[in-house]
Amino acid sequence: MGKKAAEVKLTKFELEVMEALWALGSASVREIRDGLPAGKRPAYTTVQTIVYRLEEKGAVRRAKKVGNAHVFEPVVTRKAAVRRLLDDLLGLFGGSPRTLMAQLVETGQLTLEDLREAEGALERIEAEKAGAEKPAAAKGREGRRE
Amino acid sequence: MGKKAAEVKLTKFELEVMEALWALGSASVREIRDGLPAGKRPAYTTVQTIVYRLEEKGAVRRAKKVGNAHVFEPVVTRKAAVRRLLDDLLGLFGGSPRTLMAQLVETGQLTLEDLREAEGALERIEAEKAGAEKPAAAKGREGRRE
DNA sequence: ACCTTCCTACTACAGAAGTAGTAGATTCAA
DNA sequence: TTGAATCTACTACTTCTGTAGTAGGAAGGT
Repeated sequence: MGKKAAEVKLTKFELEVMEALWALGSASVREIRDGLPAGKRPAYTTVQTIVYRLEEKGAVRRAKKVGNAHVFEPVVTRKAAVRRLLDDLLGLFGGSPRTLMAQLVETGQLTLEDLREAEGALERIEAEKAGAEKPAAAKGREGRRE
Repeated sequence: MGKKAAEVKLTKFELEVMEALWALGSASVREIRDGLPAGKRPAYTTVQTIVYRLEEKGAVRRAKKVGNAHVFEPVVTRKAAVRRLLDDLLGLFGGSPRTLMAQLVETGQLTLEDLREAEGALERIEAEKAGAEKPAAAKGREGRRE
């Protein structure tokens, strides 16, 4: 049975299958398989097995049936999955998002431009948020989600 | 046999054992076990097994012997391990460090302060690097250059 | 030398993950 | 109505992880 979407833990290959499904919106096992990057396309039944496991985990569901084939659709969003991955990683080496960034910075994987860009994005987001709440407010400290 | 340090892939628990070892510098199986966070201390032999596997992977090596016990020391640095983890994560969902950050920003896991701090750190690092190359250069503690 | 304690080297085993084969049900074109 | 093509629902096998037990060797106190 499916757990709360947030608790779904995807493995490497399950992630790949999900990528294909996210890209397609909804698809049959065969379509998913064809959607996998050429080169890593396991046997049809292998993909099928993964899809079934994903179903058990509650990451996908059977949406409808076309011909004699089931059409699956994602239940978990890509964003939620990536977030989960990130959280796991952070928990793995007792890190916070900050220490993670620090790491990226230290190893030269982030440039000054990247940071400034992100900064700009964040400022935009906050401005938007604030604007949506109180068009002419000064410093509202409220967290509105979704 | 051990592969090049960079190729060593650590599992969750192996990471924990490494954390303990990194913290201790070098240690025997027992010391490593005692170094694990209270609460998650498996049986002595379990830790031993993990250490052996780490040895096979080339992540640790036997440094010397004290009494009848082997003293292990890390071969892979924490930094390299974290980096490896990060790279795997990124490869997993076809992301770049930037998209990763974007993700963190989007989900509100990074504040403006975090970003500015990282920016400062990066500037410092670059200044230092430049300074090392050209010892005579004056290193002002400010800089807003490209 | 003897016994207790601690280690090492193995071996074992269950559950997850990756990979795929098989049997039988369905479809669909002819 | 049939036969080929395609699916589904199982089952199976391997490798990796986490977890631990056991037998026998080495240290050290007395």
